Amino acid sequence: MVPPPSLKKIPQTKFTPNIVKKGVNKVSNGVEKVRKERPQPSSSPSSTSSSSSSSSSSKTIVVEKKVVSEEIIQQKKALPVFSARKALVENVNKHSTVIIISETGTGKTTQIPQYLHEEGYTNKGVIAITQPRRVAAVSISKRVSDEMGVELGQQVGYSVRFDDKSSKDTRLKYMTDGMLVREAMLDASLSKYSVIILDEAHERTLNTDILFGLLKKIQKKRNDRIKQLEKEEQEEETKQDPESSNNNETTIQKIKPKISPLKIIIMSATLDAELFSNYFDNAPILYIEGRQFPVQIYYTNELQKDYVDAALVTVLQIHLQYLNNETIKSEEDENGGDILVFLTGREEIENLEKLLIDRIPRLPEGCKELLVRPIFAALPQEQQMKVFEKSPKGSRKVILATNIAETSLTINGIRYVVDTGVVKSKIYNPKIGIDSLNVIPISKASARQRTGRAGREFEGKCYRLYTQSTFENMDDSSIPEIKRSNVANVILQLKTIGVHDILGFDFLERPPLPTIKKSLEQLYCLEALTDQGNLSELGKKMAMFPLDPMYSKTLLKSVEFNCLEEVLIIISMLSVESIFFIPKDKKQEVESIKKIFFSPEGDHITFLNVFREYQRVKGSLEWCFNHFINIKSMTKVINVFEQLVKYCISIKLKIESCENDFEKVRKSFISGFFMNVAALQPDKKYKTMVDSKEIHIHPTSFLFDIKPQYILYNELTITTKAFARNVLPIEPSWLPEICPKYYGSRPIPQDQNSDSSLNTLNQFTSADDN
DNA sequence: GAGCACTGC
Repeated sequence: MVPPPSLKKIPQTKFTPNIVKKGVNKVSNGVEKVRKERPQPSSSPSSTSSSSSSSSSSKTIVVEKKVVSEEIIQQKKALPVFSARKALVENVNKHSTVIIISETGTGKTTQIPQYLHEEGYTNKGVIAITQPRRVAAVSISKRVSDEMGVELGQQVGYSVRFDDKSSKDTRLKYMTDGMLVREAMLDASLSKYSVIILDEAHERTLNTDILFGLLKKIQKKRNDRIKQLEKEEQEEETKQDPESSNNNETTIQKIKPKISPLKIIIMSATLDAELFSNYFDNAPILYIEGRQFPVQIYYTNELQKDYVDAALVTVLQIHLQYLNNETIKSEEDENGGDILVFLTGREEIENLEKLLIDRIPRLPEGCKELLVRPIFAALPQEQQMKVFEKSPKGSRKVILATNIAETSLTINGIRYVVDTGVVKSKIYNPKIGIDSLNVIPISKASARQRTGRAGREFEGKCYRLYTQSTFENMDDSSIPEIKRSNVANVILQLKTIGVHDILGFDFLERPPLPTIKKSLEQLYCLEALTDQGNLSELGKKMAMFPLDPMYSKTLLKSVEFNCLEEVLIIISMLSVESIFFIPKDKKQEVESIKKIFFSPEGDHITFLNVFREYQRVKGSLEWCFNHFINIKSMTKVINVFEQLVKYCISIKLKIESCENDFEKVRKSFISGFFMNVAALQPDKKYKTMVDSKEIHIHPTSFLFDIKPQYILYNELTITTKAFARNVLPIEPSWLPEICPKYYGSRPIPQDQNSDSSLNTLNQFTSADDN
């Protein structure tokens, strides 16, 4: 028997199990008392239906074609949210906005829309429920349509990109938050909706944050309009002959507005309740208790310098406990005892995987078999599926995951969570206009979310590989996306919706001022905005496309170069990451495969070659497999391509091919990416032509060894150095030719960062400030 | 000679 590897003791510092809220008094029916109460101007939907008591509700469930099984009816009643129904409905009737705080597993997302439907809210419009992720929108709507016994796509539907299962009859519409933003671009008042529920609001996705501002504005506008119409009615009434009351009624009926108030419901996990409530004029906060099993939390005594090593030790320690602890043994034998480890990225995951596999042969006898299962987004689907396979008896899975396992997917059978306390996060730096990807500490909210992954089915344990004081010093919640992203696209969307004064827009939390300015500048340079800061004709068209502004500009300008077809393909290819999945041990093979597609005219043309070949073999799975092509990525490319083609046709763009005259393609990209150009220096480094910053071609680029004199790149990411990704060679003379406004007739700037257009820009942004 | 976390339209 081999003794266990030298395990560092992880001190068994017990922490209050489970997620505990402070300062709230739970009410026995499962809802916690409404903390704040303040009647709001808007009224309940229709006085007749809203006053109906909740007990009459069960009748309406079976109205539709299919019969709802007794089982489903019982399941619905057993959900924690069920006992909260009355209080929920009353609050929604009384207030224009309600904040609902709930842990996982209360059934809020499936049930609350049904309650509101049964209470008559769908008589006046559609109830939208937004989700940050597509899969959630689709799967929840399926469940709800089953519960209501209706065909999916009829009364209950969903709407996500590339897939819309909703119809004129749809009353409950589950959709991604991004889809609702898109709808707002077509109908700025979202007039078909009577209730909009922002679910998972605590995640603070870019789109949810845009919706916060939009919905608040729309709600106010609708209420003002209603008040105004009521006032007009009253005036009308007093003018009328008081005796002819019949007549009077019909007149009012006629001018009665079709407009109805908008109810907003924010659903979130605990932490940001106050922020939301304050933003919505002290909207009431309701708490629904969840059903989470307790999770014991352990901290380390001291800081762990090497958290991958600490994770290794902890996993083995957990694994060996099984041998000497009868309680643990019987618990695990009954329910399972899989381990979930949170790491930051592929590299760490593969390192730890190797370390674990090396140790497995040396584990003592009597140990369960240890199955190592990596998962991260870029891993091909087939391999991802392995984490969901149930561990065979006498074995245990160790899942090594990125943040993908924090919210995006749920794995059953997890008893132990090992949390390294770090995450990779993309942050935009407006000063240099570049994203950087950094490993940073997670927030308390994130730590709790990770912990919760161990208590979904039974009691669990969470090993935090950091000290308790480290935890206490973490931020309460992660920095929302809107505060760490380039907002050029957000601005384009808002302007399309009619929000012209971006700085004056009532954001829940505003993006940093330098970011707003930089993004406005960028849009101005792209000619999406006029000198006055309004959307130009080009800008209006750009906003229509589900692309970042530089890409939509490229796409629209490629029409003039008669190569829209190629540009559409290339942009579709660039819209997904990792076309190639390169297994760790097959680098050499992959390099030779890549050469088949290589074009000296740049990565873009190389991707075009991949796409053409994929088309030629009709997407053959075998071909993909043999060429290390990620099938899921290519499927998405085709979807994006088809969607873009549809948009192009709708605005009557001429889709032409340039055959093999790729110079046209390269010139098209200049019209969108003229600011992303660099020149080779004698020392073999590149300097950006706009501000003389040192950059390097990323080694994954096909041009890494070739080093053309002048390059254009799609993105720059800072990791160890500033790396340009997706590179194509250009001629410097093309710059003034294609962008006379930006480069003018003066020589290409090489060494100074002055730029005449920036003066205009400063005036322009300060003009917008007012 | 480096290494992209995760979503969404």
